[in-house]
Amino acid sequence: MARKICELTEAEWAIIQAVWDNQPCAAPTVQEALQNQKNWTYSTVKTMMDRMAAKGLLKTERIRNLILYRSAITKQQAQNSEIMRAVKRAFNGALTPMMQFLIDNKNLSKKQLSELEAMIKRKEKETTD
Amino acid sequence: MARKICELTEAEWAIIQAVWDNQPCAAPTVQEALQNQKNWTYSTVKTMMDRMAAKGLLKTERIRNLILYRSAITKQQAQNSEIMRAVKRAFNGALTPMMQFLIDNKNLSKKQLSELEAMIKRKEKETTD
DNA sequence: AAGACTACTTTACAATTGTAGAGATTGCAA
DNA sequence: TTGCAATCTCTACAATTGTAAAGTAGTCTT
Repeated sequence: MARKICELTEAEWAIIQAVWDNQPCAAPTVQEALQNQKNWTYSTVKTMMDRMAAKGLLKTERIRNLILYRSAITKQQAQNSEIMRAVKRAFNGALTPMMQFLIDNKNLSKKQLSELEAMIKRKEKETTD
Repeated sequence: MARKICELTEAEWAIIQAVWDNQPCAAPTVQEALQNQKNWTYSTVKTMMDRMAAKGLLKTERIRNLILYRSAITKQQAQNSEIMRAVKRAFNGALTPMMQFLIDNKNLSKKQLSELEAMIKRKEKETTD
């Protein structure tokens, strides 16, 4: 898993999610896809997409006068970066304390807790170290 | 627990941590405390602290010609906001999928996993719902 | 009382982010 | 072939963020 790091802004998250859902896609498609969440004009969306392409977050391919965009990063990569950023800033980079915080403070229901327990057990089996 | 939301930037995190560790404290103290991590001049630190005070992240008290700062938010609040922001952006606001991601992808060691398991068990006991 | 320290205030500037208008281009329909 | 519709390009502008220099003021020392 290539660990390309990317810090997406709020707006970039919205855009890239629409791209993941529609790729390859043109800017107007993305704008329409976001119409209910965000009230962005075509110009706004297009400007952001081009900036994201310049940053290497999106890839472009030109077909005649149409530009198709695809994400240059996977959702997993983006999710991972987002988590790592939080853990780095707020928990000094340590995962376990963050998870402890989640368990202790987020009022998880009994059901959620037992689901987590199951996930951990499953993971424990396949972990060698 | 009052859920004041706050989005701290990278730089703000550094500052507020130093404030938590030293409060009430003056700007020069914070600058010195950060000297090894960040190479910020007094001006830089002071500017940021004043902006943070303007935003309500820090509180100030003037004693003669000295200004003392304290954090206006607890570490818990800040940590919570940071997590919520990540979960909102990257996991559509759902905690469990985020925790699943952590368990599945972050290569936790057997030791870490069993610690988590223990935490969950403890929590399960005190959870009624 | 003058100089040295210390801390504060004011001002600035470049990069990034959010937001978008206005004009140019291209391809299709009549 | 002419105009409309779709899409793109260029330009802009305000707010926020990171960074700091320069100047001011109060205090302590001698």
